[in-house]
Amino acid sequence: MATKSSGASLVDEDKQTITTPCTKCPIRTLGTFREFTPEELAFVQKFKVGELMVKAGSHVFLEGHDSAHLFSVLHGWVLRYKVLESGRRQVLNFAVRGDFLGLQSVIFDKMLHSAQALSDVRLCVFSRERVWELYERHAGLAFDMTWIASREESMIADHLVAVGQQPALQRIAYILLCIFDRARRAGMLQGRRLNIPITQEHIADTMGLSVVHTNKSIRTLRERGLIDWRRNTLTLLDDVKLAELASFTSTEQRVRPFI
Amino acid sequence: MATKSSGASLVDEDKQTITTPCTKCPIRTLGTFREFTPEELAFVQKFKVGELMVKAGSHVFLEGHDSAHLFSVLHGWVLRYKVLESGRRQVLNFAVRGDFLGLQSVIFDKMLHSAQALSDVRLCVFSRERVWELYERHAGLAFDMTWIASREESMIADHLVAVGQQPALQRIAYILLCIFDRARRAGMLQGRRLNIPITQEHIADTMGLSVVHTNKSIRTLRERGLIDWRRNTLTLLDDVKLAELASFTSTEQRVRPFI
DNA sequence: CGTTACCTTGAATCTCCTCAATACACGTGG
DNA sequence: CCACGTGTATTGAGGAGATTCAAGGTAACG
Repeated sequence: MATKSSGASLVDEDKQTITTPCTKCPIRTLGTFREFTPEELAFVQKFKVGELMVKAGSHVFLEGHDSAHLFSVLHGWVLRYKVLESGRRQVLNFAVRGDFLGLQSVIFDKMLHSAQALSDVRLCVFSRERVWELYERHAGLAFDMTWIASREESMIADHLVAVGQQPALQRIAYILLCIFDRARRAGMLQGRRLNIPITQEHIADTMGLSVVHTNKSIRTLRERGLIDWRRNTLTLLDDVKLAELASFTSTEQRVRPFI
Repeated sequence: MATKSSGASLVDEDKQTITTPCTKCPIRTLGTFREFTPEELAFVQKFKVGELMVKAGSHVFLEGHDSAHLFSVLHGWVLRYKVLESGRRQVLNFAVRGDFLGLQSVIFDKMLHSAQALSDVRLCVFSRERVWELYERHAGLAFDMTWIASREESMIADHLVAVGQQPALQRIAYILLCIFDRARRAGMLQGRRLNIPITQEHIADTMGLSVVHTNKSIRTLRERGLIDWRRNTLTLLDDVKLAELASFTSTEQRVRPFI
């Protein structure tokens, strides 16, 4: 099955860990989600099929395939991307704890992009079959689904603006701030330091640049004392100057409650 | 009010024309929408506030403002775009008959992009206040809202791939095919010829290129006999070669029923 | 008949890309 | 413990592709 690449396993089936009940869902404590009504919470619990572990490098789903499930990220980093016939890859964005994956499969029957685990990832798995029930019985959750889709659109639109209209240095500044912003919301930030499984090649493929030029731009940012990036640790040294450079506006304001 | 720039007027208020009843909505005959149930049709009729005429060059709504209404395009071309502090503009896409505008205002309370009429435009206007009723009482329409948002996301993602990963000539080929594709679905195509109010500058701002280089790329496409573009008439001379160049896959398959 | 908006073309320049070589960290097996 | 392979980061050099500047050209409009 497309959703079960090598490295993926349903945790509750394997009895490796106990599936978290939705009432104690760790991502609901992030403070970025709205409160569910008891009825909604009960439904979400039914909606949830289990949890899925995906090893770093494995895929959650592939472009062109249908996915039997919907996912939300409980832990780890996931890469959403598309590939061209030429072999070139465009990264759409990086999903972290609290982000939703696979909504497109509900809408279009098949995924229009791929999702790959960058680190070991833990996912919450929802039943695609029950989606209709969600729309029929829980207007609030139905609205949340639209909210998720609309937020994804606005994020990708922001990327398009950066890629289409900004020179390399500004693009890099923009995407790094994006990553910091998402990590902050997901509670993955340790002060100004962030541990990421993201490579410079990922950044290059996100912003439509070559690896070489990406590397040189990052070096410039480092030399200017705006960031530091060694091994897997990215440090934000001057958020003001970086934001100034990127003309970046946080998506924080767009954070609204959902599953 | 932000939604009423100069040039905009509510047709039914002005008694200039009779507002079309939803039962006889012209865009429902396009063959690309699903059938409504009688209940849905009755609700949509209530949901519809009236019709709005917007003169070429005027705005439907502006980035940063809230919009009291939702719109669907009945006639004409609408440009969706964002601007940077630097003054540079990124066009998100071109909306035609059947396309929905302003969904973001429901989700985020304010628009994250602007919408400008490229030609004289006729819009169907919906009540933002009734959206909640839509979600509570009409699961099918609620699903359609998610569908609309998700389709917009996938379209913008496709643009991002083209802008991020393709050289100029391929980008131009891609966007022209996109425009033809949308025009075809909207029934605006006369054989292989299409009348568009789009300028080369619009194309440039869509694909992240300068006007000069856009012009040269278009000339190349013309010299190769793939297209012709004179005055406001764009002609598709060799769709196969153009699609080959753009590695374009039609979004036709993604067309599903909605308001 | 002048103004405006858009298209066209050439020339100089610069950003970014490709190629190529090296460096470094890490894991693996001998 | 070291040799080796792999994946990632780094750096230099040369060139392609896109940008900017600048100057016309054409059609539409009042």
